[in-house]
This record gives sequence, C-alpha cells and structure tokens, in this order.
Amino acid sequence: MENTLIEKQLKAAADLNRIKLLACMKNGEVCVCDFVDVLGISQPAVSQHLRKLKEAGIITERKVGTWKHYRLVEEQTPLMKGILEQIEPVKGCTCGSDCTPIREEN
Amino acid sequence: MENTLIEKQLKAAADLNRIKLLACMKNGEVCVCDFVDVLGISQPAVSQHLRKLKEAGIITERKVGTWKHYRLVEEQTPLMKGILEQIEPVKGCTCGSDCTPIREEN
DNA sequence: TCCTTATATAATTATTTACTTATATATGAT
DNA sequence: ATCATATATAAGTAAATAATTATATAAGGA
Repeated sequence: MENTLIEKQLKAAADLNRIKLLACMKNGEVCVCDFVDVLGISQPAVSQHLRKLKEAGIITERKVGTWKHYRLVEEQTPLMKGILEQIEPVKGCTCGSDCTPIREEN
Repeated sequence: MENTLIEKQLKAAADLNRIKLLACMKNGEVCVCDFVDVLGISQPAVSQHLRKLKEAGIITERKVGTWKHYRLVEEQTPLMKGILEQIEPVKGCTCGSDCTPIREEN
C-alpha cells in the first residue's frame, strides 16, 4: 500500500469518536441520529466525522427517506481489515426511534 | 484491545514522517542522525516523532556511546502487527557516518 | 404551500499537533 | 577541565483538527 493512503486511512481512524462510529457499524447499518446519542456530541460534529471516514474510503452511505444509513464498505484495504478486527463491535447503537435500519439481528 | 490504546497507537502511526521512520526500522536499528537525513526535518523534530512512537509502545531504544539506536519492539500489539505489515521497508537509512549500527545485512 | 424533521455545509473558535530556534544534558576526545 | 558531537527538552509559532453555533438543503406530512 502507498504510504499516503496508509496515512489517510490511519488519520481517519485515529480518533476516539471515529473508533466508536466504526464499532457501531460493525453490526451493520446505523443512521446518523443514532450516532449523535452514542457519542454525545452535536449532529454537525458527527456529520463531519462521518465525512472523514467516507473520504478515506472506509464507509459508505445509503439514503432512506429523510434518513441516511452509514455502513462499512465491503472491500476494505488490508490495512483497514487489520484495524477493524481490533475494534470491538458495539451493539444497540439505535436511539429507538423509527429510523431503525435494516440490519442483521444479533 | 482497549479503544484508548487503539487510538494512541493509531495517532502515533498516523503521520507520514513517522510512517517513514517505521519503514526504516523494519530493516533493523537506525540511529537518530540517519533519520534526520532521511526525513529532511530538524533533529529536534525527529526526536519528538521518535518520542511519540516510543510512548505508544511501538519502538524502543538503545544507547551506544554518544548515539542512540532505535528499533521496533519485539512484541507488537495485534493492531501494530497489522499496520507494520502494510508499511514497505526502506533500506539504506544510514547517512554513512560511523554511527552505523549493528543490523542484519540485506 | 408551509411546517417539521434529518442531515449537510459554512463560519467561527478552541485545541492539538508539528514544526522551528534556543538551550540543556551526556558522552568521548584532547 | 575544556571542547566537540549526539541527542533531548523547552519555548514559541504556525498549521491542522475538532468542536460549536448558525444556516442551507432535502424529504415527508398537514
């Protein structure tokens, strides 16, 4: 892997809030409103974190009506595969509202 | 692994100059004066990068006379093992002075 | 159409990070 | 002891990052 891509993905992952976002998405799609509750920061702050992860090619999104569901991309780089393996998944990243996305039950 | 340790190690690795330091050390010990040439930044800047890597438990050092030789620690966390695998080793990180450390020839 | 809700973007500010130069420490040589 | 060299630490500054508040966009419902 190219050093500059390694740097970009490491920088995107090297933040406690973004690690938590990734931890939530390990269980499947999560919508933005859920992340706000989980992290306890403002909605724009969450949006900006998600954008950084997206620009690094780590996550992607899907629009569902008013909501937006974010998930890990299928094809991760070997670097990100290794990193994601070390992040403990977090269940129950849903605020309980009706934005609850389609996800595998677990 | 603990999220805060993951964050600490990712932050330590998430910098192009520090990635280059790690790339040099994949071939064995390197002394500080060599790094200065390789990175093209000031000696104190190199020292500070090395300290950050050391504080994250990624590298260690050995004093040899006036010089200090840095190397990757043997026991890397699973996270760092994965990251280090993706960094291409860089040979010839020696400025050619007599600080040249003991290292495996390759 | 107008209002509400969900998310994104813009502008601003606070904090962190990565340099620089200057100085301190430690070792070895004369 | 003094000097030269290698490295570390301190202090200051510039640049990057992460938050905030305010505003824009876009969809759905009354």
